[in-house]
Amino acid sequence: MFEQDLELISTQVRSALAELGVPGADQTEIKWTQTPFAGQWGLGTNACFQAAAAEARGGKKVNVPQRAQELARLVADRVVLPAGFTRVVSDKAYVNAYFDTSAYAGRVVSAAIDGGPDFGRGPTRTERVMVEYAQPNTHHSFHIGHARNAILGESLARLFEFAGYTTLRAAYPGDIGLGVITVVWAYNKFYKGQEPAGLHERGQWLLKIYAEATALLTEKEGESAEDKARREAYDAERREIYKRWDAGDAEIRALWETTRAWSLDELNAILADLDIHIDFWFYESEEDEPSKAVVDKLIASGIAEDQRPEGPVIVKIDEKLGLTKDKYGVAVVLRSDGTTLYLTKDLSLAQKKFTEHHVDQSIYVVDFRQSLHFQQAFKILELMGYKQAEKCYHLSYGFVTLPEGAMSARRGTVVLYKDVADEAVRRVHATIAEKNPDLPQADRDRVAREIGLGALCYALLGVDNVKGITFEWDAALSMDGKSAPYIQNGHVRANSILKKAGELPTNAAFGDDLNPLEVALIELIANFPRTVQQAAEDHKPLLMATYAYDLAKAFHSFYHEVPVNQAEPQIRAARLRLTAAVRQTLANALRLLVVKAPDVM
RNA sequence: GCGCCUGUAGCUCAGUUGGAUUAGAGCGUUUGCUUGCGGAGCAAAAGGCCAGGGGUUCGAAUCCCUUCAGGCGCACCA
Repeated sequence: MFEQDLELISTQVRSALAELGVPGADQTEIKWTQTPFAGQWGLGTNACFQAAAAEARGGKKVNVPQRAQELARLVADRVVLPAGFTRVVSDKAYVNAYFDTSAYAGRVVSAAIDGGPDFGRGPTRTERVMVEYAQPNTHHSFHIGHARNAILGESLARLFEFAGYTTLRAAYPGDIGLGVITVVWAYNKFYKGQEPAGLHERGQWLLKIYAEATALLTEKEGESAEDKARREAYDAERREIYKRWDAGDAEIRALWETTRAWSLDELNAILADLDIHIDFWFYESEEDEPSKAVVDKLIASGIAEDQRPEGPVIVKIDEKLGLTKDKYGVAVVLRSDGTTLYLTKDLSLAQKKFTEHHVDQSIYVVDFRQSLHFQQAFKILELMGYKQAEKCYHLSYGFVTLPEGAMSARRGTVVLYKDVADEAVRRVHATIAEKNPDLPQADRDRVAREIGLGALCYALLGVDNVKGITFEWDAALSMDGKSAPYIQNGHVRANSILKKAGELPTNAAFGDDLNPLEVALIELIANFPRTVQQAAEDHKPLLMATYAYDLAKAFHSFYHEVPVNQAEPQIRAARLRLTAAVRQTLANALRLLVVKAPDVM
């Protein structure tokens, strides 16, 4: 908001320091940070620390902190302020420039109100960003770990979109592979023709079949000869099914298609439930054929070495990059029998993203165990000459575990997303019945969903993505303290005040004697656009989650301490506008967290 | 063995990219606050050798080295 004026002051600080004989002062970069609140607020710089340190390094005998303080005083005396600033003073070794409080407050609040749903939106950029998330395997069911992936990806996509980038959302289900075939085999053998009623029931049934099948195919301790023979026979059948699938056998393909559709239907329903709308669906099964062409290309260009039939097709990444140390290792891009691998398909999919979808920046939301895989993939793309490779980013995250250990589809110990979502809604219904029995029945279902799912999403985004989450029901569905309902409640309260007030004044002057809590709110609102940019650039929805909480917390304090509707007319008008600005900013922040902002709860 | 990630209050986690007397929240514990705009709330108290040790710097939870503890990867799984 003050970039140009600040540059003016920066120039003055530089020349003042130079005049005072600080070596290299005219080159110094002056960084401004917000001053801690002291009745008034503004921006400050610690440049004098650097200046004093530079003097010390230059051989001058000085006590750095003392000298810095002295310099700050001298610099502050020499700065002539542009309009909009009221005073410049030194505080310890800082040089602080303070704003015209009321003018600044009015400006910030109006920006939020006038901007509406677009308040905080960044300038339009030409860069196209694709975020790939939602890559669950089909023939399983969507569990709480998949939910973390989907929410993280969706929040990041919304952040990029709002930050000003053209944003494309991509899903990439794993619809083929041994795990999938295992289910097709077991379904065909034991359950053929059966089909549970209900979308989620069908999806979840496949998970049960998978767990059963895996048990049948896994060697047990002290297994009898008879058991062993049966197990091996089953395994042979499974391999046979895979071969038939590969050969395009119509019967097997039909079975696969049917069961696959059950999974994808459930996935679609869940994504819709979370208000996630994917632009491009890629499937592993569809990358199989095209990916073979990538291998040919790699061999032809000398990047890959073909060791067939004795060995696979490999890329010696370190060697090709000219590295002496072992860093990326050797990647296998095609099996010796000519079949493709996960990496093969990811290479061709990346190529498709670059060439067909003109993606400049490609983000992969995948758990942290795949780090090496993506490093290898990105380096091979670089070797292939794709300059977009350097803008490929693996957003790695820790997975969701249970207090008793890792979730396992094989053992059937998974917490399903659907169960958690249902429980969340159930708990909110109970809370509404207790705390707000007057809420019209017609609103209850909607509100319960918005609060319940919000709580869940916030719990998944409120922890840094590099860290794992131990799933616990009460923590994940918390409605107190640092949680979505707390933030939503702030929104509801702001809304309630505004509703009671009637029409919103079109403008209002803020006095100079603002309450500290008002100042805190204005400061936070002013920071929102910057936070959007940073959260996108750092790939960290957590920053937005923290921001939304901080704003809600400040508003709750304000609400208790500072009367709005009961205040004198002029002050009332200003506070109403401040409240409206808070409501808008909370709504915008929540939207970026894939959480709804209800008007009542 | 090599590489990556993590270690902050009893528990779960933040910490604005090296800065502002005293490192912050939530939960839990203790104590207040509803004739007041919605108490899913507010105010306050207690609780810390920022895993240990070295270093760089005017200044370190943050950067470097090292030790310890946990997790995860490392050529034909996805």
